[in-house]
Amino acid sequence: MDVRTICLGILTRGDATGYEIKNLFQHDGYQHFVEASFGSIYPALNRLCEEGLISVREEAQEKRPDRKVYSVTPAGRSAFLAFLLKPLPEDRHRSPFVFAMLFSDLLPPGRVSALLEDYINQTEAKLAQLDEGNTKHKSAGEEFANGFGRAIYEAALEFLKKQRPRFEIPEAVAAE
Amino acid sequence: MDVRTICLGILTRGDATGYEIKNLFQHDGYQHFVEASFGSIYPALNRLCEEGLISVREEAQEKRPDRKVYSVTPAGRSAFLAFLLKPLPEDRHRSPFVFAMLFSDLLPPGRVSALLEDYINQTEAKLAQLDEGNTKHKSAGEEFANGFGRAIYEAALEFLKKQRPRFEIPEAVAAE
DNA sequence: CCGATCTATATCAGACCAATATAGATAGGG
DNA sequence: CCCTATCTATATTGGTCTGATATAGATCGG
Repeated sequence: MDVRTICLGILTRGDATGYEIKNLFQHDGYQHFVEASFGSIYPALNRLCEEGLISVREEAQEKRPDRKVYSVTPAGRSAFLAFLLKPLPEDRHRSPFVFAMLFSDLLPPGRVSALLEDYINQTEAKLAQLDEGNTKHKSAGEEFANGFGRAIYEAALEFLKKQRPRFEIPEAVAAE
Repeated sequence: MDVRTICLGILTRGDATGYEIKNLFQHDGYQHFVEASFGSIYPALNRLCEEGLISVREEAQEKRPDRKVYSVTPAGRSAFLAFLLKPLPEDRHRSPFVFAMLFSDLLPPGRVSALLEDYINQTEAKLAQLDEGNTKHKSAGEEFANGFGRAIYEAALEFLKKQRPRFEIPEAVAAE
């Protein structure tokens, strides 16, 4: 699932600029499961244009760079559909946190419990973020993505909190 | 968390060849949370050598390429320790599956439920894989990584199965 | 006996990210 | 009121990473 496909899919839901696409990754169903940087979005949009899968219209703005608003073409729509019908690439989860925890025996106890608390806070923040856009109407897909995220983060949180005693600073050490 | 750091950490647990490092990603605590390809492992090991963080010894083998067994140096050990004490990069989870589900309204119902069932099977396979190495002795870190994976996959599985009715093929369509 | 899988290294094109550059607008705190 | 931070908006670049490919004999199952 390359950045070109991601952009194509997002534009299927409505016209947008590269900048707006990037911001979408913090909202709606996209959060936590899809991401891309400017350094790949802009080239992706250029190439999709060349391939005729999307089109641009430039909206001139005073004292600002022109907005380049992209729209899917019929060809783009069917290309995206074709992607959705092919076997999907597998998920990828990379966690520097879990990797670090594998080496908890090498670390001072204070560091380990700090890592754990930080990660708990991050997870709580992500859960809160999912609840933010909770009032507005959601499509079936958005509701699925939201619910899936919530299910995972809640389970993670429960597990992490249960681990606290295991990685607590021993009183003897804390007293030093 | 680049591949160099990952390799360095793994070698902290014992000497290994590039090939063995790659295989480790399917085992123990590394599975599902860390990954790297040969195309980045071999250059990473070369550079770690240049930097003096690891060392090599070549074991000649008949009728096979020499094994290049890598070991951490004291400098490497403290460099890895320093990494663990710095703020960690954030987790990243990318899911083509969730992305595809966001567009479930564009797909024929049969395709959506097939996606869901495939993903359920994949998740069950991952859970089974976690239980595989369950007999052998595990370090505190490995136990944490294993438990964390299990907590997440079990919650995901529960959620996914609950979603089945929502994305079932309508009987009218199935009968066609 | 043949194909598949395993051991083991290595390279390369293409994809991608993080950082940086540009540049004026707007908003908030002191 | 000014200064800093953040926002809108595009773009490039260096360095990193993946996926595919190449090589080559060993071993194992059917």
